[in-house]
Amino acid sequence: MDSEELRNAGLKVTTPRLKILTLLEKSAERHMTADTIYRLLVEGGEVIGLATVYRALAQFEAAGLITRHHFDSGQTVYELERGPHHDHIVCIRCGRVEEFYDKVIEERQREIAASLGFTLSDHALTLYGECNSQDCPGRQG
Amino acid sequence: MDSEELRNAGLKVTTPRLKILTLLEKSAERHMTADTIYRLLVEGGEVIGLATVYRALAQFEAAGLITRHHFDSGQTVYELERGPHHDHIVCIRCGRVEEFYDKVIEERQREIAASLGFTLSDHALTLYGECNSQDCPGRQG
DNA sequence: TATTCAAACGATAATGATTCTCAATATAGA
DNA sequence: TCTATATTGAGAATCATTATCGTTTGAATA
Repeated sequence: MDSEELRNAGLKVTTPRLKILTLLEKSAERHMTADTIYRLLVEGGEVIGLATVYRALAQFEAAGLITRHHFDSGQTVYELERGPHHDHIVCIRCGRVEEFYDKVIEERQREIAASLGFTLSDHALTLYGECNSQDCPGRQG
Repeated sequence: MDSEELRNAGLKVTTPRLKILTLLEKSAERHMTADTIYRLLVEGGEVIGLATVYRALAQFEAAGLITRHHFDSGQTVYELERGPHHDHIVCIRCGRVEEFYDKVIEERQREIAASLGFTLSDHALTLYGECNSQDCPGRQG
């Protein structure tokens, strides 16, 4: 249950936090901006403040429940942490986001950091390209 | 000369654009925010507007003269395009930025994109870690 | 279950980054 | 040099995010 997740994260269980967490879990779109989350909740009839959404997201991130990404569009999107680490590939036409994990790249990164005198603690890898989804506006045919 | 670069990029040669381009070339720090660029110019006695800096940077980026990065700090930094492609590693304590290029990772990326049905057009890879620079505040010893 | 108090809330003001507006100015070509 | 147009600087406007503040709520305890 979501209450458990919050308690385990050391956060007080409150109605707004549960609403946000539930939305993140149920939503088909896994990468959302704070404003999108806020709007979806309000449109769904919930009473919640935008500031609360930002506050909760910051706390969720600090607790490791969600991850924050800065794709090239410049906007900040949040993603629920589920399953193991992965990176992203974003379609530059339709914005679709796919996830992937590559052992080779992960290992190389650690080696590179070490060779430069860094202790690797995190990384952000995003590929950009054109997808061939049926719905992608830039698709030929 | 800088005028050449602008002309080749299809941009009119103007004083403000030359000032910005020159600063980017001469500055020791290769990754700067728009505001930093603006402030450095003003401190150097130049008369220039912040809006002009933003405009010029956007045009330079469109022309391929510079690249824009979004590191995890959330701020947008600009970097003069010189030499071949490279990725970045950022110290999470002191903010120092190093550059690197890795053939293995570059190749893997293309393979991954293809396997997911994408035609790769770009990517952003940034590693985060703790550096062992003499000046890094988090350094032990 | 009622009490209590710090933590969290919602509304909104404030901030910081970026973009827009517009009158004045500078550029490139005739 | 002259002209038409693009660019500029200053400041207003916008957008995302954070801070403020009086009110409400969660959870520990009586």
